[in-house]
Amino acid sequence: MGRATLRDVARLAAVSPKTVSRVVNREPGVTDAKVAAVTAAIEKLGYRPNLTASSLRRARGRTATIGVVLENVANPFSSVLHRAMEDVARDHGVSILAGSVDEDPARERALVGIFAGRQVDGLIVAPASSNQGYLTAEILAGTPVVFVDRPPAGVQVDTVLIDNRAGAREAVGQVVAHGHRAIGYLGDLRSVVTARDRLQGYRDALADEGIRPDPAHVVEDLHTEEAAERAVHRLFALDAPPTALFTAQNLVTIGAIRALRTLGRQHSVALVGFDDFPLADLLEPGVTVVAQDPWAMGRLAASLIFRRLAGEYWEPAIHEIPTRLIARGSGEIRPAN
Amino acid sequence: MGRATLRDVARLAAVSPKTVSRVVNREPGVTDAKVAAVTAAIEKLGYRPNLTASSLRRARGRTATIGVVLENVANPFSSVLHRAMEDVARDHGVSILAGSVDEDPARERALVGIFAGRQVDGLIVAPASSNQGYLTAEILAGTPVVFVDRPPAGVQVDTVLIDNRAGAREAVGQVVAHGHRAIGYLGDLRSVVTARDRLQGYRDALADEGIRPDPAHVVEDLHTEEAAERAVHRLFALDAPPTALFTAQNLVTIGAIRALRTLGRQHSVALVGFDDFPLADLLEPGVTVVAQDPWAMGRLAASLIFRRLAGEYWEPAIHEIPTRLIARGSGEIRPAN
DNA sequence: CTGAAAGCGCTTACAG
DNA sequence: CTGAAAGCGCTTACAG
Repeated sequence: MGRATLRDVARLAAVSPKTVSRVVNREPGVTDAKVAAVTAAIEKLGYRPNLTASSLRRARGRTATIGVVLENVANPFSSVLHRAMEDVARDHGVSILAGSVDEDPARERALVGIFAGRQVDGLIVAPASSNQGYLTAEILAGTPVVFVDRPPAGVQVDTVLIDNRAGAREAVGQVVAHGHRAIGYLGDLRSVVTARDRLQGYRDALADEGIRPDPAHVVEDLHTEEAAERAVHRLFALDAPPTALFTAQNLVTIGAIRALRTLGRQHSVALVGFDDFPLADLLEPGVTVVAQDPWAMGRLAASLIFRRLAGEYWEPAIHEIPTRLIARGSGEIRPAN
Repeated sequence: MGRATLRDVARLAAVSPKTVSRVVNREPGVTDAKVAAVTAAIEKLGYRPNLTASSLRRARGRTATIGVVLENVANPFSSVLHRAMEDVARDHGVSILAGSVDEDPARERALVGIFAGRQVDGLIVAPASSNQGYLTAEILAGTPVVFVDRPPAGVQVDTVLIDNRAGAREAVGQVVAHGHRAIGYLGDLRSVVTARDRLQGYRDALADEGIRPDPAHVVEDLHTEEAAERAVHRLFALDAPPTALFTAQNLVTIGAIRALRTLGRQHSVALVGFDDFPLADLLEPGVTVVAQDPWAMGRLAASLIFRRLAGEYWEPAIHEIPTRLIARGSGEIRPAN
């Protein structure tokens, strides 16, 4: 039992601890004979350097770890962000501590506190709370912080976003261009900034054509597949139902598709979703979406952290990643009349 | 700049470092007046305890971190495992360091080394390599290690698996029960243990009915959607093509579905897949699968770690999580004749 | 109830 | 080329 320490290695190799340290860190200027003795002792004892101890004393106390606070590591969008960040971090010999907030502001704050306490070298946050002033101390202490997916409030830091409003406008523009005038909006919680922006983009696209949306066709605060499904059923029970739907979030899109199937309307009602999802092309009809690029977002967010750590300086800014309309059929259905 | 330390807080509050430590750790026996002074100083300085320093000295040096080595944090199966582990870890106040191996044995070993060097309290590994003898030192040092998804070799540790052979037998049994005799097998790399087990289950199911599979119908070493797609095209170019397919892995299933669509045979060829995937029920026909339960696997793996950390002892064992056949249509298509 | 001393495993800053 | 001393930020084990 009991892991071998650097001292144990030094004793066995009959050298000083400092010499072992030099060998472990591949510093030059140690005789081949001592290197060999130390290497043999390391091998024999199964010695593994204690990285938490070395980071404690090492210059600037870097831990070679960054903290990543995501909506939910199990959802496809978050997990791709995570993986993209891992790839960049790995190139820098850095590991990732990740956690899920589930849209809970208290959890976001708790995770940041935990990661900061673990002395992470940088922090990437997909925020759920409405204010991140609690990060001020970390930022002043010099820890690079980057926001992804949603903008920060109360602090000025680099932020990687898509243009939600423009993306939504393009999505809705697609069904408008195919002859629709009565277009339903189905969106996430209005507490979520991106949801508000997407609703705004929906209104923009309609305003472009001088269309005034029927208030009954605008449904907010849908956060689950089931809620979206029920909302679609209610829309099509109206006297004047929409002929097209804009579903402003992943799960909402899937819930809406289920409902259209149940109603037998999947080939007659047009649908454009925000966010791509696996197998969207294999459904019938294929689902037209405005896609985000989480790979690009994750890679960019992580590289901003490493550029700051390397000493680069620039004014914190918003970095926008473009969205892309992918037409697969559902958005190109024309209205019946 | 420069983060405040416990010493700084002690100085400002005019108490000893030990008293600050007591307050931070909520140890009893400090006057209310001193607690108040310390709390105020902590607030004023924005002090955050350095967890890496405290874990260094603390009894048994626990870091409240576990390391999780997964196939790929971005794939749905791995990311659900990850999330399930996070939920359990969170109940214990423990964070997760996660990394992806991408089926690369060297990367698996590197990640384990990195996490061990960071003094994780436990290690959960979904292995890619063929031998994990390199873990012996960690295990002897008392670090709990649990394998998931695939069994270890060269070490004896708790392992959370599904019964791949029985699951495959049930999957193939489903198409046999619907009248098929010529059933194709499409599977992952034969270097992967679970792939070999699933092939064995396929053979079992056929043997149950006295069927000898046509060797031309058995295709191994498919690791991507594209490879699976091509393989299906080749199968249906044979003089005697199969009437049903067993696709022994997620991506293989999806590749096969694409190919059947291209061939216009998705409603005439039966298909059962191993592993469930999102939207399998929304495809036409719905895809019949044998589903694993990654939530249960992840939760169990993590709880085994925490039971060991709590001091429980038992002989390392294999813990099997049952699979479940989900009939959705594709597996219940009957042969033409 | 409180604090001074020693030490966790390592690296820094020196001296030889 | 090598090592003895001090210290990273905290907690342990004592003493008062």
